[in-house]
Order: sequence, then C-alpha cells, then structure tokens
Amino acid sequence: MQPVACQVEGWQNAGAKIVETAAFMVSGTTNGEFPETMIKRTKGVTISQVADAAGVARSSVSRAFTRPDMLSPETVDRILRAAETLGYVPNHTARALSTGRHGNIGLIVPDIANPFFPPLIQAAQTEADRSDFCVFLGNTAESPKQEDKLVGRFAGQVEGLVLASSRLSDERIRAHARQLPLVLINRDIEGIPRVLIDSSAGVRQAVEHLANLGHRRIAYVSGPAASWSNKQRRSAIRAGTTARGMELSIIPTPAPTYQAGREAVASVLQTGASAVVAFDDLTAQGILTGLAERNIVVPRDFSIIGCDDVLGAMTFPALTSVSNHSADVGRIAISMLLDILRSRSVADVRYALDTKLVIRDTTAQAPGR
Amino acid sequence: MQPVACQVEGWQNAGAKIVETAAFMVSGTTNGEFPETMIKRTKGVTISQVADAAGVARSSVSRAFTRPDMLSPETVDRILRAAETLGYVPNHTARALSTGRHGNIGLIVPDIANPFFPPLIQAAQTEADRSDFCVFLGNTAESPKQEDKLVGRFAGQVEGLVLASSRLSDERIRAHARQLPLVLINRDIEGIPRVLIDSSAGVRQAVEHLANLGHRRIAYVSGPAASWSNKQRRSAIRAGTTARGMELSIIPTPAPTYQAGREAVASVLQTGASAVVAFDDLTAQGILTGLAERNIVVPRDFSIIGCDDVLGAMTFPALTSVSNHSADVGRIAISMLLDILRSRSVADVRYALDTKLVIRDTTAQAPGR
DNA sequence: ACTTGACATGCAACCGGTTGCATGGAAATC
DNA sequence: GATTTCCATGCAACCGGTTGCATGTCAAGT
Repeated sequence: MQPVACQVEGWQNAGAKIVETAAFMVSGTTNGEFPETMIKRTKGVTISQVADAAGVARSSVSRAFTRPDMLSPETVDRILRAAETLGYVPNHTARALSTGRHGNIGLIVPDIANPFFPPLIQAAQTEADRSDFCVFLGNTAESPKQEDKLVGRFAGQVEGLVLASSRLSDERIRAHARQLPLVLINRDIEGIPRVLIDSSAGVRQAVEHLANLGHRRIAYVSGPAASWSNKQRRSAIRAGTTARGMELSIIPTPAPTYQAGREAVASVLQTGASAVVAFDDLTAQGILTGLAERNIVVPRDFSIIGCDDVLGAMTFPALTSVSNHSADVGRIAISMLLDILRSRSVADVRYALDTKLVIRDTTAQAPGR
Repeated sequence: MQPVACQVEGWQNAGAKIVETAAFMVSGTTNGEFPETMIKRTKGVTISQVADAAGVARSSVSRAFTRPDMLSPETVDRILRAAETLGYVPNHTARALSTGRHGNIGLIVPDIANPFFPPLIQAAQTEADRSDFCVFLGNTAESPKQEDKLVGRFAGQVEGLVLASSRLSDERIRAHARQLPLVLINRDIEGIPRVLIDSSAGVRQAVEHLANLGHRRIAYVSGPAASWSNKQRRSAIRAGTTARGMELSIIPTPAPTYQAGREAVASVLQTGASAVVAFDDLTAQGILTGLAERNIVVPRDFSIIGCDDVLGAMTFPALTSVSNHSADVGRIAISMLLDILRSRSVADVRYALDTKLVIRDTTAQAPGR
C-alpha cells in the first residue's frame, strides 16, 4: 500500500492539520452514495411508542421506569416487556430537561499528564459510578483562562463540579460557586466545601530528615504561584528551616512538569544547596535527570525529596517523597459533592488529609560530613 | 485544631468509607438552618424572561442567538442587551432536546494512568474545543464490562464516541456503532472509522537493531490479549525474528502496567533472552526496575526496548522505544468524528500512522560478544 | 394605485420525558 | 346496599429551547 494524500470524501476539511503530522496511509471507501449501507443507525424509540405497544398512557411508561411501585405489577411487567422488544432506552436529555438533574458531575484538573491526577481521577470516577453518576473530565493545561472557559461550558451539563488544584482566583471560584455546587480540591476558600492535602506534617518531617542528615542549606523548587498546595508547602518548609537555622532558597518554576524540574537544576546548584525539596514528584523527577546530566550522583552528592509520592519506586534512584492519598482525595471530593446534591444544602466543610514522609533512596548524608 | 470524627450534618452518610482513609480533620459549620446564607445560587434565566424584557416573542430571542441574520440588527441588539442585563445563558439541555445535538463527544480509554493516554487525551480535548465541542472522558480500568457500561451511559449524552484501545469484542463494538457515531483508535474493524498506530515498521527496526547488536535470543513481554496493538506488535516481532533466525519467547502479562512489567522479569530471565521488547513503555519501565532489583545492569547485561515512546528520557537509563505520535492520534480521531457528525455520513476510513525506533540508552551489544 | 416580494416577527407545535391532579373502579366500612 | 377510601391509571401542563409556517409591513415594480 502506498502512502497517499488523504482524499477520502467528506473528510478532507481536516486535511490541512492532518498532513502536518507524519507519514500516513489511508485506505477505504466512502459510503457517500449509499449512506445507509455501511452501518445503519437505529433511531431512538420514544416513550410514546412503548405506550402504544403496551396499550397504556405515556405517563405509565414513565412511571414503570421511575416509580414502578405506583403501578400494578402486571402493568409494569407488560410495559417493560414492550420496552424490551422495542429496544427502548430512556432519553437522558429529555429526562434532564424535565427533572433538572442529568446525573453528570464534572471534574476539572490542571494537567492530566501529571501523575498526581490519574489515581485521583480514577477514584473519583469509581465513586461517582457507585451512585450512577457520570464524570466528565476537563483538562485546563494549567491555564486559568482555559479553566474558566471549561467551567462555563460544563456548567450547563453537570449537576456539580469538582475543581482540583484550581488556578483560578478566589473571586472567579466564588462566582462559579454561585452558579452550581462546587467542591474544591487543594484550594482553601471559606464557604466552599473543600478537601485538602495538608502537606505541612510531611514537609516538616522532610526538613527534619534533611537536617538530621546534616544538610544546612537547602532549596525549594516551587510550583505554580496560584497553587494553594505550593503556598502551603513553601511556608511549611520556611517554618522548618527557620526553626533549625537552615538556609533556604526558593526556586520558581513556570509549571510543575518534568521539564521545568530539569531546567531548575541550574538555579538550584547556584544556591549552593546540598538538598532540594520539590513541589511535586514530577518536578523532582526532572531535577533527578538534570543532576544526572551534570554527573551529580544522587544521593551521594545531592539529596532530593518530592511531594505527592505518586512515582514511588518508578524513578531511579527511588524517590523519597511526601506521601498523600491522592486517590482518597478524589473519592472524598466526589462523595462530598454527591451529598450536597442529595441534601441540596451546602455545608462549609473543610476536610484535611494528613501526610507523612516516605524515605527511599534519594536522600543521604550531606556531602563532606 | 483537633482531629474529630466527621459529624458535619448532611454529610454523614458518606462517613463509613471516609473514616477508613487516613488521619483527617474536619472543621466548619453547616448552613442547615439558613440554607440561603452561605452561597446563594442564581436560578436560571429563561428565554421567556428575556423575551418579556425585550418585548419580543420567545422565538425571536432564540433567533437572536442562533440566527441573528434573520432579525433586524436593532432587534438583535435590544435582545442581546436584555439578555446581558438579566444574565441569561442558554440552557444546554433544552437546546439539546429540541435540536438533537448537545455538542459533547465521549472519549473512552482503558487506563488513564498509562502515560500513553494523557497526551492523546489532551490533544483530543484541544481539537474538540476548536469546534466548540466538549469531551467527556471515561476510564474503563482495562475492564471490558466497565467499558460496555460506560459506552452505554455515554450513549445518551454525546453525539459521538471515540474508543481508544478498546478491549471490547468486535461484536460489541459493531453493536455500539449501530447506536451512535464511533471512531476507533488502535482497533481495526472494517466499516468503522479508525485511526491506527502501525507499529510494524518501528518494531521491525527494533528487531533489526537488536540483531545488529548481536542478540540472538529475545523475549516479547506482551500486552492485553484483546489489544489490537499487542497482536500487531507481536506478529511484527515474530516476523522479524523468524526472518533473522533469532529465538523469540512470548511472556504474557495481565495488563500493561508498571507492576506487570516488574513481575514479568522472572519469566523473561528464565527464557535465557539477552534482550526484551515490551508491549509499551510502562511495562518496559517495570522491567527496568525488576532487572535493577536483581542487580542486572542495563544495557550492559541486558537490553530493553519499549513501545509508545512516552516516557522518553524519564526513565533511567533513558529508554529506547518505538516512537509514535500519540497526541496526533487523539487529534485525528476527534477530527474524524467531528467530520462524521458534520457530514452525517460514515466513511470507511482507515488511517494509519507510521512509527520508528528511537534509540537511547537501554540497548547495547549483547553480553559476551 | 395595485400587485408583488422581501423581510421581520409572531404563533404554535415539537423534542421526550416527568408529575400534580382528576377520574374511575374495586375494595372496605357501616 | 350506600358511602367512603384507596389505588391504578390517564390527562394535560410543564421543562426551555427550536423551527416551519402564517402574518403583517413596507418598498419596489408596473
């Protein structure tokens, strides 16, 4: 088969952007002339058709599905049988319109590729599923503008929203909370239900651990300025180092990514620090690479501690990290949101999960001691 | 603040499962008595209210938003102004009900935590966004049952669906394709539009690369049985090794995960192979760890090649891998789906993207040569 | 001045369910 | 046997938009 330009009819429009990608091959035929031959789509069976088939009113069909106890068992049976044979499936949209509930909840995260989020997302989805809710996931790529847009777009189609590590301003978040039920993850705004990973205990242990190993001068490679977690971790470190008379340098990064960590290494080394605490594991992993590139051996020459503990033993050497329960956070946030939806009342709940340091192979005695 | 049991009213129901998680603290108050004091939610402004305010019929308001060219500029202006001051925002659900299009598309993946998917998802979301579509993401956790369920639940709320690396049977997929527009990723079913990563070229190069390095006996740590990519990669390897008279062992795994790779190492070593090709990068990374645990040095003692090339330099040593364009795949799949929705006709398109080997630091001369 | 069109807007049906209220028949009560 | 009660079911309005068709107005054409 020869690589050919994409000329399949009714699809060419997308050509421009597709051509730029890679070598590719397209084969196949269109069904432009016989639109019905390929896959014929079954059009929706409505409640009225079922009603006719079963010889009852539309309302009875509706009740057979939603409140079967209101009908006699035989009628229910007859209706369900008719529905079955016709292949009836309730129209979600119509139901949503009249009841006001569509059984969807939204989950918005800043970066789906950050390993912190997948477990959280997965747990959220599982929890929602238990209550027959569907999770719509949004990814903001760390952009507040994109986040605002996504929230707006989701607003009409979900009953409630979970914002994880939101990069929006307090005002924007409050504004959205006025539109629909909101639960925050790692964002502490009074009056809005929130579940937080309280890193302070873990970070305190991290500083203590480094102090015990003889490190006197350390650096914190920070996360996004809009991140609550970042502020919290930073101040916990500052408190810890100050209390022990250690020197602390703060290294800013544009976003918590592998690349950013790698690029932060230069600045870190300039500070003369012998150990670093990174905003998250991904950043720490980048730092690990940046150090390796400079032939600095971890942990012999340099110690690293991450946060989130989501990479675990997947780095080399295995990363010492501040552990949290990212999956739990997702599950709890959804659970809170569902409860709000059920009770139709918002409690000012602030749920904080504890953290602790998990020591692995990236921390050791400070060099020269 | 003392850790306290969660007794916040209207939220206790979830207590059982939350208690089991970790140390936690809850503070805050409920607004049970003054449900309106905290965050007062604005209820929806309808088209009728805008119509009244602007002194026109409901239909005109509708047209002001959807077909402004049908109205006189002044009327449009007046209506928009009224809508603005009232804070009107069109009800997505109602619109969907009457038009039949809700502007959502679904994307279902087997494992969101597998680094292959995030770039794909991100690209899909961006592409959908360009056409003002919203992506609903589903995660099946590698379970066909869960996948079936998700598809069913999505069916009512999305205009079309992209199934990435589906684990469903051909029959189930065909059945779903009868219900709504479907585009497949890495699944080759005739009659259903699909975009495929054709690993054969890259895998061929991988085998050749290993052969040139003097490896005579290699292993393939395979992926899910239901995976098309797995079958394809396996047969490409088999063809390559057979052609060169190399010995090949196939090691099965339950799922393409880090853990599975790590556990596969024992079987791999039993085969006496000096090099391994893994189904994907995640599996390869697991193998890397499994080898390190046994003090087998890569690439001196053993060579590894992954597939997908999504970890890039994030492993140590940096992983040699068969590259593909996972982001492109996501973008193209969405673009195809949108085209199908626009044209309302399904073409039997088969779009295959090429791959090539990217050599890094996990492959070297076979030991003893 | 009268017809013809074009154009702007309103009317009302419709999308596919849900639900408060009315109705009718059977069972229970006196 | 007449009256009350209860329960199963139907009727019709409603959710909030969209859209085909009818209507009315005003300018152009003859």
